[in-house]
Amino acid sequence: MRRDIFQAIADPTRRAIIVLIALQPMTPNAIAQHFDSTRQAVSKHLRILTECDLITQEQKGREIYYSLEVEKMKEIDHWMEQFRKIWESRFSQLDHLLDTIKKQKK
Amino acid sequence: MRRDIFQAIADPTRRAIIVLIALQPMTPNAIAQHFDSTRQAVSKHLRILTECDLITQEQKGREIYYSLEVEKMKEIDHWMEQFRKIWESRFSQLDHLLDTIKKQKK
DNA sequence: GGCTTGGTTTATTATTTAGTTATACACTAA
DNA sequence: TTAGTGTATAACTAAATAATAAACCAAGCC
Repeated sequence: MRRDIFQAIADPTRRAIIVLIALQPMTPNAIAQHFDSTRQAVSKHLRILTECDLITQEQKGREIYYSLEVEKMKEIDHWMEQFRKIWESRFSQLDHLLDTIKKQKK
Repeated sequence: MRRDIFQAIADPTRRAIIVLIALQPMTPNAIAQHFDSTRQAVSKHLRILTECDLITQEQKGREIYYSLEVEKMKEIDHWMEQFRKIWESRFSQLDHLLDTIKKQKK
């Protein structure tokens, strides 16, 4: 069973859950009410997100509050870094080109 | 058949292909030789990547060179933006806290 | 034309995935 | 203790995936 962060965010429902609990922790019930999803389905998604350490849970009485482990999202950001470098360098190349054109006009 | 960019990068082989052709365009055969993968398997992955506009192809003789549409990767980056905001704001809150502590020491 | 090579497509298979229903567990209040 | 509420788990189903083998298409070369 593959269980990595990229797999986790592949599902649109899970992405929505992530966004939902990014700012304030929520209970499974509250999350389920936000979609047309059953509590069980949400519960399963939360399990998957937990398994790759993307979310943490805190029990308060009989309710469980899930919250996003926002630091973990940096792993995706880190993978993106290499592409960011590419488009930034291309941009600066374009920048340089425009500069050259400007100078030729003078 | 769901076909979005998050689904596309969920597969580790596809992520490897993306990285591989990010800097220089490559033929399916060349890509397949980089992994222990058959040409057919690679061809399928390239199809999926093409379908969500992540890569483009250019025919040269009987060879097809695939290259990454790096601009498209910005869509992921854009989704990440909201989380980046969160961790940056948390960092500045921490910053502020450290500042306060420093002032108290004076 | 016929052969080889680079690439894609089709059919098939095994595995994973997402969801549902039903069952079980845990905490709280009466 | 019993009832009720919030969650999790188990069993099952339908659909999606990823991979393979075999067939197919097109470009270049003899």
